[in-house]
Amino acid sequence: MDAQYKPHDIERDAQQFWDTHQCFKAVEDAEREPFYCLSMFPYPSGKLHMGHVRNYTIGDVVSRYQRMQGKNVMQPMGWDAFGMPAENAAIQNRVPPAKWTYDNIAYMRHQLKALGFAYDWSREFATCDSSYYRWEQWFFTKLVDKGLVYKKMSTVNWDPVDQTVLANEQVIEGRGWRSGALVERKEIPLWFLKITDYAEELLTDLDKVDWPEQVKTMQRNWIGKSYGVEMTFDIREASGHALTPVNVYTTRPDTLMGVTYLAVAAGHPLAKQAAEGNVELTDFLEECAQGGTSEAALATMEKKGMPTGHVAVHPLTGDEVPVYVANFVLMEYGTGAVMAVPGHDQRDWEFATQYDIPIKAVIADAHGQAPDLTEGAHVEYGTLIHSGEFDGLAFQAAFDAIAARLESLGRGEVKTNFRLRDWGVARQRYWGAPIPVKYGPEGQTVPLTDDELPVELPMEVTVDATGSPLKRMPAFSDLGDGWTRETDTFDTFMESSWYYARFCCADNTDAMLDERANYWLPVDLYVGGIEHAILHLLYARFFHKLMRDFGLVDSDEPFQRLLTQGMVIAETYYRSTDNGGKQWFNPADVEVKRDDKGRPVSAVLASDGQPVEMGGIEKMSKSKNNGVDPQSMIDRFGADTVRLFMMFAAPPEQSLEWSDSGVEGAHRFLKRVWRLVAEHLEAGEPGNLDVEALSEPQRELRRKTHETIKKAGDDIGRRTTFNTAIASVMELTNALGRFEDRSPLGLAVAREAIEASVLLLAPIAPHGCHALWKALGHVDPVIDAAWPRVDDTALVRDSIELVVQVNGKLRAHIEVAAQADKSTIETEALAAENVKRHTDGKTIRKVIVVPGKLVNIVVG
RNA sequence: GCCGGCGUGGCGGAAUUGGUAGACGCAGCGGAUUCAAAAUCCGCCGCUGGAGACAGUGUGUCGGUUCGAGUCCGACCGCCGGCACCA
Repeated sequence: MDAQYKPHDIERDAQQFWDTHQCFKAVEDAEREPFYCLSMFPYPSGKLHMGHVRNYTIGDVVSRYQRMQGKNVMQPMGWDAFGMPAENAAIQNRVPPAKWTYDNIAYMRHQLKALGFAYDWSREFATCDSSYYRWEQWFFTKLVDKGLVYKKMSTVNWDPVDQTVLANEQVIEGRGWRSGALVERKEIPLWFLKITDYAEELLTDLDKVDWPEQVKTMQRNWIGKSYGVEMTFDIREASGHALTPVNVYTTRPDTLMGVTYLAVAAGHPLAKQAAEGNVELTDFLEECAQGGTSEAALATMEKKGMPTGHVAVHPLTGDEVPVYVANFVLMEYGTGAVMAVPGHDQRDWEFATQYDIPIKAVIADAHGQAPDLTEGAHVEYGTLIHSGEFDGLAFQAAFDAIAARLESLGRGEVKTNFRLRDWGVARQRYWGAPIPVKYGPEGQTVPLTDDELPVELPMEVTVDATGSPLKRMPAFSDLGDGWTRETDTFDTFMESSWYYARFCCADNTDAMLDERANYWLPVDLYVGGIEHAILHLLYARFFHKLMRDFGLVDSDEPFQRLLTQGMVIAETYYRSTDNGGKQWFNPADVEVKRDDKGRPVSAVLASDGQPVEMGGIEKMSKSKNNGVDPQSMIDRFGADTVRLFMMFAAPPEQSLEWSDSGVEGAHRFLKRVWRLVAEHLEAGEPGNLDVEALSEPQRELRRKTHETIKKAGDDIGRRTTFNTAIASVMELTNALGRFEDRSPLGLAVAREAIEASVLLLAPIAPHGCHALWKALGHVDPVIDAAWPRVDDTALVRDSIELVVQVNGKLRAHIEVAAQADKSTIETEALAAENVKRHTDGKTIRKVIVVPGKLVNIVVG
């Protein structure tokens, strides 16, 4: 073999081999256990970024590992191709979104291939292919038939200058990102899917999947099941004239006697009614209609309100309390009205304090006293006070008693509520899948029939900042005879909610899915960014259940195991510009100066030698210009080095800091492994591995080999901590480097260690290991080799080292026979020189022996 | 604001079930090799004191539980992700 490690030749040869032999084409085989490994497919934004490289390397390592475990592995790849950036690029560069998207796909596919990922490319598709989205349209019409789809008024961000709907991302501090105009909230009719029908199952089925606990917790909280009471307050004008009663929902009916006002949303019918002829209130409602619609924007804005002049009648006491309009109550959430208990809810307390509304204590503090409400609300549960007949009851008893009373009066009922809201799937955009509905001359709304599908998106369009061109294309929207087509398109979450299933049978032109889906599904391991923990993963779970209830799949959940990977981050560098802005420089163009400890102290721009500021370590992004192009790294070091560095620098779930010298270290390691194999092959033929005849150093290396197989296998297979797996192989190769025994038996032990190293690294650095495996004389490729097995007899030790602590402080190390009993260990521990020094003249109160680990001597 | 995380040497990280803090790598320092350099190999490397043996100290801050805490509990600080039209 070539003594030089030449990654580019090696990688080209290995990729050619895999390609020619179609090694990664997945074929359904009922006799073999399937393993479906899926990484979240990319949005084709232009080039791969390091986050993609990390994501796909993790998926590839697991795929190749599972293949070596004998599984029938399927690892597909495709493109989440609809979305806003294509429209933005179209506005900027006058390129049709379709051309921009497909060009990007071609480039990124080439990059993925250069990284050597074991994908079955025959299953590839882009979600903007009509052969894909046609089935989504078809399925939507079936959901309409089942009553799982409806249309209702909903609030969107409206840019009054560009006359277009804005995404939340396009609203910057309450203004449109392009026009700078103050964004208004506007109500328009939109299509919704009834995800709330599945709220209970989406909650309980979380118990069935092997996901990180924090992701499950986030989903549980998002679904937000609560028990409470929905009740009715009668409403009167100041004149005493009765108006339509208002419903409110509360999880704290125990605080009902502490209600001192009601607050309704600006969009509530009562607010609109009250504003008639009230200029001040009308102005306020208009003010409330400004700003973004995101929950973060609503929750952080200044809380404001105004009295309607109406009063609400307390359902139990008959007392009258004022009704306010408040900007933080939204029509979309619950009933659009809330009962306020400022004594026991912090937000209500702040509002009441601001507007001089009475604050009433009705829950006692921990000492049974009326709580001090001068500094804030008392929100803990407790015994009721100042609540008449309910005084003295604890939370649950009070909840039940008050709910029963309301029920008997016909004023309320116990209700389970979900925070989860139905899924608005309509977008007023061009680059998406058309919603397959038409409208008739008499106002009919009709889903398209099977023979009217697919509705193809016109590809030749001019996109500008003023909204979807579909709305200005009669050729698309006008169906004749007074019939028009829906011009809204689907939320792109629709496409990403079922692509994993379509990969199982992407070539089927007659059906959305077929029986092959049930062979592969559920996905055994799904890898992707933690930022998708709620929305994408929840919608996909919902869609899976919809498909199940339609008989398309027979599993309950789409993704059995989930691995959420962290971000890729890097140092940022900038110079302040004259206009107060910042100019960001790419780390590749900056030279960092360090002090004698190696700490970075300053940096200069390579091109002009002038200083730049260090802006801290942040997520790689275009805006901060701190992205490292994977392509330049592949060109310099080869794909294996990039893959190895990505897997070694941090465990997959943590953020990963890019480091040029770390990449060089990874490259050094690969060169070192290459050289070890070359030198080993030079040294001659190994003899028989006679384990009975081993010398002590030979036994030691063999123990290290099998300890490494055990550790690396567990790290990759169970823990998915690839960084520690690599570290353990590095330890083994370090031991191999020190092992200079060239006898036939010594070479046999070295051969076992070398083959183990190559096999353990094969999923991570597959190209180099492909070549090394061949050089070691194997005919079959390393991708088809079996994962190495641990020989437990090789792990046995005669003696072990224990540490001895005195009062928990480390004082000595002792060597004892592996089978030594407790009293022998105690005697040895007490006899150690340094231990005696710390125990002399003191009373030994206790000796704790942790087998195989340590001895702790407690003295007083 | 709400929900979920994270915080360990100069740096990335390791410590898997409460049991030796700092594996492995990077950077740095010293040495070998070389005409020289690169590459490679060997050694040192948390902080303070000490020639050393060793001692003290140390996992964001403060407090607690325990024979023993990076790990468990409470409070706080800082940073990150999500918040329903970014994907």
